[in-house]
Amino acid sequence: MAEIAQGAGFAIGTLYQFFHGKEDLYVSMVIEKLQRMYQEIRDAVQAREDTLQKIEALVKAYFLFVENNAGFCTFFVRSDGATLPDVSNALKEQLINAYLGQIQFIEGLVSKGIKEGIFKADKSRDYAYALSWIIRGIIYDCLVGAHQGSLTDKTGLVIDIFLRGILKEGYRL
Amino acid sequence: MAEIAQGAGFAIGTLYQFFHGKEDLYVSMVIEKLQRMYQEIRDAVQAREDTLQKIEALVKAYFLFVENNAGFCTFFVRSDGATLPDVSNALKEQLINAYLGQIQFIEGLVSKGIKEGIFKADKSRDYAYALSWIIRGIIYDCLVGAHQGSLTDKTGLVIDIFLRGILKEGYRL
Amino acid sequence: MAEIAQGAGFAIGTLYQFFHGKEDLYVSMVIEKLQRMYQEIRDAVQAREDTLQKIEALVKAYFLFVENNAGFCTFFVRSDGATLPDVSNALKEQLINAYLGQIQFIEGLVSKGIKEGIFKADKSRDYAYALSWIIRGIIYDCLVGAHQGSLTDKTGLVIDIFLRGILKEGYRL
Amino acid sequence: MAEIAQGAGFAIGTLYQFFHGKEDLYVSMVIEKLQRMYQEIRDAVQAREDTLQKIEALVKAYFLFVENNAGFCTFFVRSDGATLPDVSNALKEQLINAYLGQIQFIEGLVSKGIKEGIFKADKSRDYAYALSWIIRGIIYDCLVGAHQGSLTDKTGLVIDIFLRGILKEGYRL
DNA sequence: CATGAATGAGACTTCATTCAT
DNA sequence: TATGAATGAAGTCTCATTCAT
Repeated sequence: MAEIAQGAGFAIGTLYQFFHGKEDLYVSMVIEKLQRMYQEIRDAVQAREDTLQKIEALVKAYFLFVENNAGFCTFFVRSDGATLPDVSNALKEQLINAYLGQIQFIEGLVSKGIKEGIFKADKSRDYAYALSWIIRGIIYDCLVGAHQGSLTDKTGLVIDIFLRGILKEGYRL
Repeated sequence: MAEIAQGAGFAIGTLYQFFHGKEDLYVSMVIEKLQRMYQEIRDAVQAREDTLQKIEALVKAYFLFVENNAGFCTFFVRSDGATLPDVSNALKEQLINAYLGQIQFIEGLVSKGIKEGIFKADKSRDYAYALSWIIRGIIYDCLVGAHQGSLTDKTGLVIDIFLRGILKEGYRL
Repeated sequence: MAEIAQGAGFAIGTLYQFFHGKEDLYVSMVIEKLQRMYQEIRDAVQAREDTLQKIEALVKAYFLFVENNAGFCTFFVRSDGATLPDVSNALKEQLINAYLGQIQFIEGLVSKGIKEGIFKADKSRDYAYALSWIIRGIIYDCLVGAHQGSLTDKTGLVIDIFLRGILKEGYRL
Repeated sequence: MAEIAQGAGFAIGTLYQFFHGKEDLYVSMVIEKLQRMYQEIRDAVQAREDTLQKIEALVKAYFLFVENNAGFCTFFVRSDGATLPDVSNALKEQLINAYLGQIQFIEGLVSKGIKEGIFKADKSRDYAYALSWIIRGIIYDCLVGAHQGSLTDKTGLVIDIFLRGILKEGYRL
């Protein structure tokens, strides 16, 4: 807390006028940042009309946010809200709910694609998860240094895998 | 440390004869567990001949390990080796190297599939990553409670997405 | 201080215009209250003519004040002016001086009784103290819950013990 | 706590191996000291046979303990177990129970005197309280400096007032 | 080698007080 | 004069680590 106060240019006591304690400070910052992230992503998606372009915008917006907030994301990715010994269940629940809201948003895109005859007809929710997994996986690996190259350059790869898998054209299981 | 010592039936001082400190203890345990995990997975894969069956065995072995080691995995997934304020770069490097070894192992499977004409001909390493992302994503979501259902039941889903994507048969981008 | 200011309807800063600090505030309040108590007691005593009735009035006035100011008295009895880590010697001295003034006042009553041939002829000051001890003792025990019943009901007991002790009539030491 | 640790020649951490916290330390010390005081007083009383001598021994033992433990008593008398903002109710209850035990012990002496025809026949409990009040009153006043002279010199005064009151021999109310 | 009492730096938090507005 | 946001010293407690036995 002392370090944070100094970094923010406040006295310790002042910090406690804004936040009730360490956990409150942490929770507030994470929630605020996540909401901004989810909002930016939704805005980027809604700026597009075409379903495939929406999906591309989604991936790009994710990557953009991470690149613009590398510090926060690195920290968050490495702690997953669990750095505090006992992050309040309130935060855990809020994080999961915000995440599920995002999944639902992605599912909307997938459903749209299904209606348009672009995507396979079932499992829209599982597909939404799948896209999230791939996006978060590549983000994670880049942030921890297990994967080289810029995130935004990987947009095509993510979309390609998500849409077409790795099976060779025409090959049947 | 006191708690760990008691749990292990040692005196605190004795713990410090085996490990140089808390970090050393943590690193040793994580490394040991991870190596066991990777080994179990490789063993499961090597017990199969067919490429697609090898991949299925890989996914299943991952899920099995997680289900059999839920405590460790939940902890690890939530801390990503970063719970200690300053996890030694040594650990980070070891974790990443072990992970990269696993990626390489998966890449071997993909390359085999490519040679056999099953998979698309390029980007074997990226495809290896992709499988890792999907597997880890679903594990993560199940462990934190953002995804319902048993992991092993999801094997088919993971493989389907990895192999064929979500694009409708015959649809062209 | 913040709580006090709010309770008083002032801003914190305003409190510091009236009092130099927490101790000054505390001292002022205690002194003011004690002076009122002593004044009420003297008034009650002076309203009587007869010596024994004056003493009865003294005891009753003490008890009445305590019952009417239970909050303050409970607090004061439990802290004895020592709650502040370093109550200024000024306060201690003022408290003791006010107390000694009260003892002197009671001594006046005792002396009056001696002159009237009611009380034993010497030790008027010690007897004054004794009455104070008995009164304060019962007040203390009632306030902390070690003695049951209403204070005013104990007036007779206090006076009886003070005047006649517990020795059986006619018994000689 | 730092000051206490230093005074005791321990490190702060060591203090926390003996006591769970500040309150535990405080409670333990007070209880321990009080029990010793009560024990010393009972021992002194039981060493006598004669009722009046028992009472004299009681008063003297009180005074002796206070003189031998002036530091503790001064502190305790000024805080009455209330120095800690929220002394656990457990302590308050223990203190009151120990005190009531002492009152009961004194009541035993008074009852003995009543049976022997020395004391007035009723109110044994109230008389026990009265003796306690007088003893504690004089102790208090001496400790805070409102009464001069050595405590042990006051034994006769206390007993005289307790037994015979201040009413002149032969005078009737 | 094993032990575990002792250590003390450092973390979080409170709250009486100040001072620019 | 009144305000109240800002201050930071001081307090309590934790826990990884050491070292004499």
